[in-house]
Amino acid sequence: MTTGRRGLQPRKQPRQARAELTRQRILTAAAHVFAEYGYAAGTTNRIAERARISIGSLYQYYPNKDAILAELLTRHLDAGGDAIRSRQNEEQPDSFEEIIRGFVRAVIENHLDDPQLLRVMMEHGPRSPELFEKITRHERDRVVYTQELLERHPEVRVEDTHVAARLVVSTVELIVHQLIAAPGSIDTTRLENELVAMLTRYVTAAPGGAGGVERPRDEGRAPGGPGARPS
Amino acid sequence: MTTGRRGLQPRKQPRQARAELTRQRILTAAAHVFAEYGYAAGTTNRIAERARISIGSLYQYYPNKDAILAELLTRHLDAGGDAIRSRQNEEQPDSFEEIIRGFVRAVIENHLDDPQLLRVMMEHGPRSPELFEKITRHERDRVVYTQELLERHPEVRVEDTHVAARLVVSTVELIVHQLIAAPGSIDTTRLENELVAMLTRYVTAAPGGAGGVERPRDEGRAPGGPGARPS
DNA sequence: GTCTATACCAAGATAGAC
DNA sequence: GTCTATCTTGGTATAGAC
Repeated sequence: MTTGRRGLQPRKQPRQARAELTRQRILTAAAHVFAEYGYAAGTTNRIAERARISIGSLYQYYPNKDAILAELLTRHLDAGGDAIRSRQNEEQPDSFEEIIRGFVRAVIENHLDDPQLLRVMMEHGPRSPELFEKITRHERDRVVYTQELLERHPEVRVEDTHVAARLVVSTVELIVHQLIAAPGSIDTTRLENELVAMLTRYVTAAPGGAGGVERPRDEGRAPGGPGARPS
Repeated sequence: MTTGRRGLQPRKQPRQARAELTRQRILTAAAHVFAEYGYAAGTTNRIAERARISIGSLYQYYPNKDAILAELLTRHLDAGGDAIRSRQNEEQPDSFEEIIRGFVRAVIENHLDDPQLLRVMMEHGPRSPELFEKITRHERDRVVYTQELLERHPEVRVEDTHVAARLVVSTVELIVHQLIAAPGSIDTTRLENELVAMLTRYVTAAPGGAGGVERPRDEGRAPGGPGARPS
């Protein structure tokens, strides 16, 4: 029998699994397209083309372009959070340097997949308030976490742990973004080492030591001072 | 005589001065609009509206939207270059920390005018190859300059001055961008001090010292190691 | 030299056949 | 559930009056 099935048989239609696969295809395609063309020129048509589905099908899975970017970014943030949390649980390194290293490494690994894409996501996309909220919240969490870390650890010598935490978090995130995506890319191992060195020295050196912060504040620096220009 | 002038009199038409003023109005308006709406939503209509001229007039001064952004960015870069060069000439501070401080301060001052705008310019705009070239060149110059600085100064202890220079330049630029534009803005003096402390300690601490870089490289870290996720 | 009105185009999103 | 064809929108840029 060539057509062995009877019409009444349910035929086991892949309702969810297949759909989920298509969503994933779209996401992957979008990642490449955004990475290559940027947000504005990363059109839905291109995404659909790359995913090898029609534009109509695409809109059956996502209501609009921003939703695609949003999910992409959500996954990235979640991955980042998971990475840090898992590190935190698995190992409890003793030296502060090792903690910083774990942090830096997690961020680097989370960016290795597609650095260009990440730049687009952080830079071009987040105009929707919902997205912005998500990013802000995520960053705040990391600052809080880092600040606690700084306060808990005896080696740490900083005046204001909050400011230091913000500096550390921003530095890691931004530098990794920038230097991994850069054309003349730096070796990631080297980048990791340098970043770790910089942050560790910053945070553990006693104030007043080499390059300490304890200098007289406000020596009359006014906005628009030397070197400033109208523009 | 109410109409005292004869038709033949040249009437001293403000040919250049007035035009230059209008260009400046457009630029100022564009700065605000880009800062508020971002590049894509910063439409020429809005810019014209804000400059209180018609859209038609706007296009008599600039051929297209990108040209406006380009000039905005050019002015910023030039201002930054000038600031650093003037510092370099005016004062020759002895301690390395003071040099770094001058550098950091120049960047901060150059961003105080309109931090939001700067983010847009660096992030959204540079799709045109000409612009991109300009930015790249500018950054490369700064890296070269910084690298020479590192090599000249005896206090400096880094293995690879090129990598260190890139790290320093990127850090200053990115962190200042980010933290000055941030909502819960940090006091600029504090930011300056912390940044200076971080960079100075990084660059002057002996390798192998506190948080030194001289650890065994490559301990088998592979891409996709622990903490990585598909995404 | 400034304006209004509009052409033109690209991209997002939808309708409706299959 | 997927497609093609098309509508809609909004933004850049221009034409032509004044």
